[in-house]
Amino acid sequence: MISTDLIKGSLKTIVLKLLKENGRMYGYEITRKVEELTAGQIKLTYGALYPILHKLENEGVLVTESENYNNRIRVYYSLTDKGESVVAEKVREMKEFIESLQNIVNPQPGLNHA
Amino acid sequence: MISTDLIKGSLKTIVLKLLKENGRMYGYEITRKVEELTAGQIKLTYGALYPILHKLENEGVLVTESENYNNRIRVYYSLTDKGESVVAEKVREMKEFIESLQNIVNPQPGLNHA
DNA sequence: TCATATATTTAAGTAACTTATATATTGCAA
DNA sequence: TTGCAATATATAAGTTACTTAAATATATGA
Repeated sequence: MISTDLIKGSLKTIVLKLLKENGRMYGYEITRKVEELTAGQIKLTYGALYPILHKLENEGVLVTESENYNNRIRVYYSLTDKGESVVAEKVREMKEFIESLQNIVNPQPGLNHA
Repeated sequence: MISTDLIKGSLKTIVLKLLKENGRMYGYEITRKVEELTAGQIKLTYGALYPILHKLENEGVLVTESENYNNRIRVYYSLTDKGESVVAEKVREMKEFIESLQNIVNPQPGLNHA
């Protein structure tokens, strides 16, 4: 498992990117998808996920549709137009972040920045 | 610039990895090296850096040597034996983290995990 | 009958940061 | 010679994105 400190700041971006890739999803589905994609390395707790979803809905980034499945409520979330542009920006930022981290953990010895 | 939320949890690992690569360094030097390696994307503020260094010293991960240069105090930090193994573990974790993030932002459509 | 999986919600607590402030020297430009 | 930028370290106060924990409810297989 990866320490929660490391993962913390990236949860919102992860949720948004999954919604972009998969269209509408419900909360429980999102947690399982994250585990699947990261081979169990990243786990989204419900205490983190649902507040994130509610906040993004309040901000107009997501919209919900509640449906009934097997007598259980499912709240499906999907991106608004605003959400689409928010995702694009967040993903761009994350790619820059990944690149920066790679420059740290895999420094190129030949490349002298002096 | 990358949002501070994203960067937050990785600062300690970044500091430790730089010390591993460069041997002993002083605080101010570390902040500049991070900016250089990340093309200005990641900035280590002093309010973050010095508490991190002090804490790592208290934990026996780092040791200090204070020297005088141009009438300014420089506190050089370097890894202890314990520090070396801490870095190894932290870097391993960060590589897993990067890999997980890449699986999110660059999903492989052909690869079906169902 | 009981544990596990499914499904959502929210309150309370933690800690890694940011922001701001303090202090002091060197060196360059106007 | 005045004043700003760069160099160098330190720490107190505040923020916030999380974690942990507790609550609620149904379906399903052993």
